[in-house]
Amino acid sequence: MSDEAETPRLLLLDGHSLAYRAYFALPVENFSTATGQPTNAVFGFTSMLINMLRDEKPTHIAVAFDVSRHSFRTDKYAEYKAGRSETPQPFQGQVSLIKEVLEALRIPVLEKPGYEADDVIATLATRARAAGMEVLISTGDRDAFQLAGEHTTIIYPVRGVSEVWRMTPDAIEAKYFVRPELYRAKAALVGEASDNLTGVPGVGDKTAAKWIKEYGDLDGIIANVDKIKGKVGDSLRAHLADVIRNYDLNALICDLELPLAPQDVRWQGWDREAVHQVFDALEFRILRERLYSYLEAVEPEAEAGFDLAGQVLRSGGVAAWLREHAGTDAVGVAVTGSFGRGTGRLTGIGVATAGGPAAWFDPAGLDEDDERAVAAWLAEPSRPKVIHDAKPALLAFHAHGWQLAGVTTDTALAAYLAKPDQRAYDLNDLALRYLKRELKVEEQEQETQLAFTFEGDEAPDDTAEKGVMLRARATLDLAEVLIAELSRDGGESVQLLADVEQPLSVVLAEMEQRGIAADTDYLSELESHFAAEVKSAQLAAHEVVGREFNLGSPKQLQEILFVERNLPKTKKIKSGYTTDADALTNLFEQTADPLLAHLLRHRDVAKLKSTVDGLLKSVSDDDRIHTTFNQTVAATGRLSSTDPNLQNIPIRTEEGRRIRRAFVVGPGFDRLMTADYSQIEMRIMAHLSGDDALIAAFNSGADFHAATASSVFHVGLGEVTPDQRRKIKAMNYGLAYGLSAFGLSNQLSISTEEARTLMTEYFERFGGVRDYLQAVVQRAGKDGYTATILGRRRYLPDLSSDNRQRREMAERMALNAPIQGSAADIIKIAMLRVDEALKDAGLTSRMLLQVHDELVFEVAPDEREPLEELVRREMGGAYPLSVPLEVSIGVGRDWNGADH
DNA sequence: ACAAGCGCCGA
DNA sequence: GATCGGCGCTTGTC
Repeated sequence: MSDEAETPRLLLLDGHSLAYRAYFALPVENFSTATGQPTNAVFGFTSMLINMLRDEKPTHIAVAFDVSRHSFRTDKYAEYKAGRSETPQPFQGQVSLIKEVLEALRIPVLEKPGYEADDVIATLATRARAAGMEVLISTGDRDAFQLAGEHTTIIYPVRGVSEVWRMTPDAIEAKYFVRPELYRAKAALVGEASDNLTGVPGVGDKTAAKWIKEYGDLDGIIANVDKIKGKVGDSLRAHLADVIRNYDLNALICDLELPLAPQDVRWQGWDREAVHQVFDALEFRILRERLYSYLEAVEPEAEAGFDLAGQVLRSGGVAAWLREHAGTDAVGVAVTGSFGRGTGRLTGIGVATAGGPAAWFDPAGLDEDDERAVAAWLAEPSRPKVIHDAKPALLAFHAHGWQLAGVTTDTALAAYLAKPDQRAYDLNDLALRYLKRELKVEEQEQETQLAFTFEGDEAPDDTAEKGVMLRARATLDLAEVLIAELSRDGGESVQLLADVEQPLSVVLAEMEQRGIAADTDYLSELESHFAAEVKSAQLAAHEVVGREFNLGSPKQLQEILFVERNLPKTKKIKSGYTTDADALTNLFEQTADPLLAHLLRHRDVAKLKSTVDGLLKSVSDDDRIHTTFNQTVAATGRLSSTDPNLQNIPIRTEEGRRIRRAFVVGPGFDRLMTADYSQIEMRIMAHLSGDDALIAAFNSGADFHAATASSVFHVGLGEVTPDQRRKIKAMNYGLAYGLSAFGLSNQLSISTEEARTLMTEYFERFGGVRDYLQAVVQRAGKDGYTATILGRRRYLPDLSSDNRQRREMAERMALNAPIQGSAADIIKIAMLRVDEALKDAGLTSRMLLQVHDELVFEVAPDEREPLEELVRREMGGAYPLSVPLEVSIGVGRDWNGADH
């Protein structure tokens, strides 16, 4: 690294002071997470911190915090800093978030009970100066100006979170007319309103400075107090006691005992992983980018590069390379191209071995021999391959006519199981995190981290090929580290990877390739129908209001509803008051304003229209819709579906169901079949809790919600009223979500009181459930994670957060994750079993979609009965629970008709 | 062009 | 102040 002899620079920050500045500089309503946690102070503080790191380039850094409002100064003078308004509610809790940010950045935090942050800073600054360090102090507290000196500068925030003044002794003198050594005397005379220290009335900076100049210092002024003439002289004499008190209180303590010396706080760099997590949780996207771009520039964390002997292969060279290098040791594979909609196109393939040799080739320009060799190698299960995110590659290989087998590790899936909360598993990030290497191909050879040697006729002049080889190699190394990481739980995670996730990706690729047939003519008809409905609702709404406006704009809607029409205010949101369907329905019940009915109708049909539009746009040339199943997005283990999302096709309303009719059986097939698990989550709850009454409710074979309702209300099964069933159904569903009395009352439109009673009665009957739920949270708090029946983990560090909102959120996740996750485990096993059984049975019928607890099949002619039998068997037997796994099946010409 | 906020569809 | 997702639309910023 550069310039070892550089003078060490220590940056000291007053955490509380800067956070408080930030809090008032940024509107709290613009900064909060999805959970409602305010983050304006955290954001502002972090932003200021990044700026200072960038502008001041400290080698050492620490942040001091006040422990409480209480200090030796309040002991001396009870009114010190009194009269400050109560700390605003949204500010509370943000300090602990700031400390999390600092921890992730590996910046030490210092506190000293009985003293203020400024005292800690003064002490460290003094010692740092003695050790010959440059010192930078950032605080919004002007008392610190007394510390400024030739090698000590105060970074003082003046406006917002981006403008600061660098207060050198000269700058202080220019502004306050005294040198830093005499700043205390000046402050004592003038007073400090923010500390509730009154000074001499009528005396400002100029008068104070004049006196100080004349008499030397405060002692000189006191000695000559009688000589000072005029009104201000009288005023000084009358308030001399205050001045002396101020002078006493505004002295900073420079000799505290502290656990760390300035030399101990050398900044060792940041914890990339932790920064990622903290910023993710805080939903700081821009700030993360800023931080990354700065930090990566100054401190490349990457250690060494890859020892790689790369070679760009021409047609005719691939077969030989594979013969020589791709044997029984795993080979890393990376591909480039475009992927999606159930297919893909390859533009390049990189392969790399652990020993160093790597190669790149263009799959398009291979001669016959090479083509055959690649096909044979890819398809051979005994030739191990390691690949990052195999599914898109699989689709592209298939499109090229190649099969892929022998994938021993898919590093994207492995990383997902290791840390399922990440949402994205970029190979670059993973390489940095797990391998401490950067996947960058430098232009200048001597600077490069890669030791590329080229054996081919010509060295590649483009970096693209190198990059692909590098990815292949990184994947190989990453696999080793990730498998080691996953193995630490005794093998459960590795098994989940090898037996479930990896085989499933192959099944999913097949499903994506198949797609589901769409009736495009019908979709177009639907589109015009909904378009007409949207139009008429819009016209009606404009009519009522008396002018045109945009119904799709919540902003305009608020103006019309709550200002123009003066309707009752609804629930508050960031931008005012909500106009969501719940609120509009409520308003309509209260006011019967016809506009509301038109708005609701418009919302309904506009949503349906946009769904149809989206589907139409995603129909491929084969008249089928090929979704993409994402296997690494949902933290609980579920799949998700995109482009288009086929897991949220309307079903609840008759009008919505019409869209389902557009999904039809394709040519050569006879019917669509749906098979879904009934109440799988409640069954898992019964199994995991072992609650006898709940298990009995399932085993009774009766309608589950009615059976539980009959228990709770102590009435016969036949006497359960629809309302009782409805309430218990909501309760049953709510349980798995980390239900609260408030949430339940909201859901059922009953009072919180009534909801609480309902919960009590429920748990009287199903005590095992309550015990289980409590135990889950407790266990998760102890272990730091929850686990599903297959050992799929979800880490919940927030369970021990001292921030209530975050802690409670984590508790609900802890309740839900084992249940939702175990359901995901079970249907994944079922999919593998069904797929296998279909092949074994030689059936032509095939699996098309998964919708969390439902599978959709295309039934070949004459296979309805055997398929139904097979699906019932394989789904029902996917995993042994203490209650039966019930499967219900429907068959029809389209997805709506296949309902049951 | 991109991101954020709102709202809403499914399990 | 219910869990997990994806996405369209509007609006504001780059």
